[in-house]
Amino acid sequence: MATGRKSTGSKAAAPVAPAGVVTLEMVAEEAGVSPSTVSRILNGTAKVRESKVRAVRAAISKLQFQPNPVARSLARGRSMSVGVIIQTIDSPFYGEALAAIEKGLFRAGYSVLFLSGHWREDDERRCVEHLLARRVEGIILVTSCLPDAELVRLTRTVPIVLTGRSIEAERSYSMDADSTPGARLATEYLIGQGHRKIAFIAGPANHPDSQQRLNGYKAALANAKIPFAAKLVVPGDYSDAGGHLAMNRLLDAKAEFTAVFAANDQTAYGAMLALHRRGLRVPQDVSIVGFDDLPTSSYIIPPLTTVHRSIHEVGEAAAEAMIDLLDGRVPVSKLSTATLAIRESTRSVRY
Amino acid sequence: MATGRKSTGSKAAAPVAPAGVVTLEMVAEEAGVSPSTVSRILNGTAKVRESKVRAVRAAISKLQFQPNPVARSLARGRSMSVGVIIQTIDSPFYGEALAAIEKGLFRAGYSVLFLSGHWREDDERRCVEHLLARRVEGIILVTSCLPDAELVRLTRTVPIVLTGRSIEAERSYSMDADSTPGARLATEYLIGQGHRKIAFIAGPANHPDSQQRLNGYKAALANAKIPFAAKLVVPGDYSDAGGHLAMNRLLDAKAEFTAVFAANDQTAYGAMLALHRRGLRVPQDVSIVGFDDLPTSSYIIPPLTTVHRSIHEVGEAAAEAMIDLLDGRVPVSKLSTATLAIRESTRSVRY
DNA sequence: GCAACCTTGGAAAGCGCTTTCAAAAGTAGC
DNA sequence: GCTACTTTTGAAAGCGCTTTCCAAGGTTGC
Repeated sequence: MATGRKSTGSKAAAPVAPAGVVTLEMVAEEAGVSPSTVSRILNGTAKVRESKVRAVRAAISKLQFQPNPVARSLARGRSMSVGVIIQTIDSPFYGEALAAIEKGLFRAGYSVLFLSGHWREDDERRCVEHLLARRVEGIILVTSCLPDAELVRLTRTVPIVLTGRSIEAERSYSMDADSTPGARLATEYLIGQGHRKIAFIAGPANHPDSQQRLNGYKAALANAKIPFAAKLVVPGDYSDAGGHLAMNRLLDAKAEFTAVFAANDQTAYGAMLALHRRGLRVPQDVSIVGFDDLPTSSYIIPPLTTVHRSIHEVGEAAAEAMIDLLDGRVPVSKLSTATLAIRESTRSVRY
Repeated sequence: MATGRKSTGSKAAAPVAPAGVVTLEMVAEEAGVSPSTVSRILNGTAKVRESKVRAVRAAISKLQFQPNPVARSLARGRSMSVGVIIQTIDSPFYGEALAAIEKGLFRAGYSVLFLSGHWREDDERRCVEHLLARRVEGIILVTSCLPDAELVRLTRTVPIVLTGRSIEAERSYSMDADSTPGARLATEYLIGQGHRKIAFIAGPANHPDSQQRLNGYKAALANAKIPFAAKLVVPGDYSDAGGHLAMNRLLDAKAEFTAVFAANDQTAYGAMLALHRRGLRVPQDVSIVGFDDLPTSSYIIPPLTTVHRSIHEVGEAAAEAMIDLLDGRVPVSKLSTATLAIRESTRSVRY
């Protein structure tokens, strides 16, 4: 620990590096072997006589040697880092995915570079550039905004894993956990509770995932022979504020409905507040179900019935898939199915 | 774009690198200068004849050259990356800080390595090790769990910036945005509304920040000459679940109170739900104020009155401080003061 | 005891950049 | 036109590892 070591070496003192950084070469000298041998022991790339192995190990722990990953990267031509592009790093939803991705890749020895695209194509493109410049070995794109063609082109440079969409390309893996079934599940639950006039607050129109939620909603209606009413569908933007606005719009238009399916939980929160402000109670006057099952959704009042899909699992799977891709394996798909977390924001209107 | 370029070089074809990676040497050859010159132009480390500059620039854009940061790091002995340790990457609160930190450092050309310590000393220690092994140039610790002495020791290796606590050390910067004033503000607001029996749901006991919130609460009481009642203080853990539990405990103990100050917003959410379950209304029966002002806090029912402190600013400041430290400057402190976001979870009990 | 072979380990050449050192080229001054 | 500088540029030596290539050391067999 102390800066001034004495009586360390046997012959010439090693050239003292700036901040006491220990190099492989110093280890080699200390152990009385060549650098190559140390390297071989470190990487297990060849057999080394037991006695030398011991000497080197001793030297390593004596000197507290830690191989410099930068040098290693350069020599191996591998950066041991992967990039992750997310839209908003501060979303409660994606945060969880991030945590899982970080954990998975960390364990495999990769460093993770996070960048946020802010739902803007240009920003995202810039992020990709930066990551490539940083020589990441792969990129995980959590709900990318980039056009398909561009993503496909990207796979020619690095393997990519995509969540929330799907492309056809060699070194890529799409984990398009289709939201349609989940949305359908939610809507069917509402129908099962006797609701016929069910409003839908959608997500951003350009977002494929958001489209799927709409489709699920439609499918459930169709299946129950309930005519689709365009006026019961209002646009939102996946935010609390958007949900609030949308609900107000619905109410102002005097739309008739006994239940609402919100494209995500935050939208539901906003909608619930708008309802509350107009003196309408959930679930007595209107039932509402969300999508995503944010951690707080079980703690709001009333606790929200919502479609649950383990985003943590998605993150884990993304990390695994990336590791597979990097190791030249073909990732095996394993999708988790959506379930409905039934809580207290809906009521049956059966008679 | 196409893989097969033809008629590129003048003399011998450059050794085609694996994946069409362009090196500085290739640029040099293309431009008819030496590698040193290209490097100098890239870094502006010396004057170069205008004509050569143009030739090199042309070559660079023709070849789409991007310097390899790994090689650069090795040569310069600087990794151009900084580590950020956060406790839970998926907390809505820290997410925002992360976003700001990422942005600030990104602009300065640094890459950011995020790691989560999960509020566990050991995990955090391991994160530090990993970051050091990765040769980060500095570490930002967002609410660290590590003992002071260890942090001080760490500064001997890399500069660090700390949020939520404070140490005395040379190459460090503590942004201990003391929570005491904010907590006091919240409590005083409640007192100003006529409340005398104010409960406090605390955060994790070992956490300095949590301690500060308690102190602020006590200070406000003392200032108003309201005796401190130990039974009105229950422990929580900064989570929804903890708040829920704590409120139940309070209620079960038949504690008398007309208002609650929760150590953070999530705690408040949980507490509100517990209240709701017992048929107590907010704010009619009990007033509640939180701390942190999470984005959803303005959308829950009723919208939560809470202490607002721009965590985004904290993140920005942390990034700036780190850059200052890395450039050998002494960071200038700039604290943002806490304000109270007054919403609808409290009512006056003045007569 | 020596040829033929397998195992170990060292020397040295990179990886792609930066940076020092010194030579080449340009500029001034007389 | 030649000397004395100053600027511009290239050659080469790293940065700390990995890895190829080859020699030394050991084994085995006859």
